[in-house]
Amino acid sequence: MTIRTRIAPSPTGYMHIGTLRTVMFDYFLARQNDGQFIVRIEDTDQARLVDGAVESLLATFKKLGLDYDEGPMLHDDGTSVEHGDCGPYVQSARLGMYKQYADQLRDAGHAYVCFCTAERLEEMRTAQTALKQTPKYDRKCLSLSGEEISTRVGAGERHVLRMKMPEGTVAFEDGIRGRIEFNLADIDDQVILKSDGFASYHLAVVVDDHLMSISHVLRGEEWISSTPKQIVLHDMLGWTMPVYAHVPLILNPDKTKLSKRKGDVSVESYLAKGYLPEALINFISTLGFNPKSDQEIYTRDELVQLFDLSKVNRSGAVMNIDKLDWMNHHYIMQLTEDALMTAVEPFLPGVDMTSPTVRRALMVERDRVQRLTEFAEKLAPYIAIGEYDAATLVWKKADAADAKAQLTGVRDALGALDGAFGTIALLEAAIKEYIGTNGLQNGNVLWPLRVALSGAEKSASPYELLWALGKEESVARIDAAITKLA
RNA sequence: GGCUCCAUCGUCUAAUGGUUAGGACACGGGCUUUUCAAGCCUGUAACGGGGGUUCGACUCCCCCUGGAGUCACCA
Repeated sequence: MTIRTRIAPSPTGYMHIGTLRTVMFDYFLARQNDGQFIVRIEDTDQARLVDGAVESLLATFKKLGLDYDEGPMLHDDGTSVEHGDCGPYVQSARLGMYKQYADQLRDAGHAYVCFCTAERLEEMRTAQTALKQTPKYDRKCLSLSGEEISTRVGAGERHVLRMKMPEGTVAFEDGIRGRIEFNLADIDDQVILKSDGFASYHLAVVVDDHLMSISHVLRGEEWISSTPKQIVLHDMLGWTMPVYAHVPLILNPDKTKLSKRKGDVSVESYLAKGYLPEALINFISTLGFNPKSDQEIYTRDELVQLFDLSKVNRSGAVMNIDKLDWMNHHYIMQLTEDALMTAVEPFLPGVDMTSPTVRRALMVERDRVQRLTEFAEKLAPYIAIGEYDAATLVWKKADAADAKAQLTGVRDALGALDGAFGTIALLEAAIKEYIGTNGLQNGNVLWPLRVALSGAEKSASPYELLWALGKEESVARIDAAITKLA
């Protein structure tokens, strides 16, 4: 069997972090089996349409470097063009198909026209809830005669099409959870065609999954209870259903379903906060999935090899942001110099990325950074040293006179050095030698030197600072410090 | 409330009948050290409860408890 997976987000203008995880699982499954990964846009809710949302969604796939085989793809000019033989891949362009199957269901007696108004339905539900009953359509319109229906429809009365839920039970083998069974008596007669002519999610998804030959439907756990509705629809249409696998929820720290209100839910916001795509993908892919080893860092290819639906956990997972930070730091340290520059550039508007000092400073400071956004602050003292108190220059075990003497001494020593500025190690060796020959303690020299170069109580080491700043600027800063102490 | 899913350190997880219940993040201590990080070493910390099955249960079954999801002309 060819594996064909699909992700079908509704275009709300951003990609939910939970969607990203499902995307990754779909991606792993498809790539591992030489199958196809399809992106389909589910925009049947006209009320929730957001301008440019599809493009922004597709742009996120691009930013993450996630390729898919079929679906609308973003071009450089900002427009999207569909690829694949099962199009269109946007549901609002497939209305005719849904209508055709809706008619088929109605003709076969599997669906019926309903004229009930929103008001009546609401009253009915309120009454049922008051009686502690499960809200469910009372099938008032099921008994309407054929003539009455055509008369009222002919008169233009607003109506929907509901599927007539059969009796009995329905069960399916969840790819992650195993067998799940439902009693159809508990399930409402779902609206499959809305009064605006659009198909509801249930019909659209069943038709699309069938027509697009989807073999595996991975989606969030919140969809479990709607699965029987779709299975019944598949049966009514005489189609075989795909494998359904319900992925556990991503949770807020209080264990409820991750919500906007309690934290960041969009992939874009994580990217904007300075998380690297690789880190985010590694983190989210191993949340609820573990290849059964102690390894924490996985490349995308490793995950493609190791992914196994049956090893996906069944319980929800709280996002451990501290761990994401740790992982992001790891990936930042892993970057080549050029890759680091490219990654941080968007976070450093107005900074000259070709400046040797900037490049070196970024290589030095990456050690102290967990998110890309933190670089701006770390970089500032390299570009221009801030105001600082002369007292800061004095090491706790020494005095101002000593600080001045040592700064003067190192400055002179530095004056003789040229080649040493090539690497941090050479600078360290030179400074250490100076300290050694003069019989000094490290702190006597290193503390004032570091403060003179950084202007701060806390900073990178003086060797790193010297290397990043270069000889000329370093000497200038030391001279300025000496003047301060005068 | 009905239906459904779930249940190992604070969090993410490993263990698929026999382990001193392992790892990671976070936290504590130590080493290194001019400061801050990083790094290295190390410590605290978990099987929700009760019944079974079994020579033996974190692992299998049942019940309870707890948590979550879902019950729309939203997906």
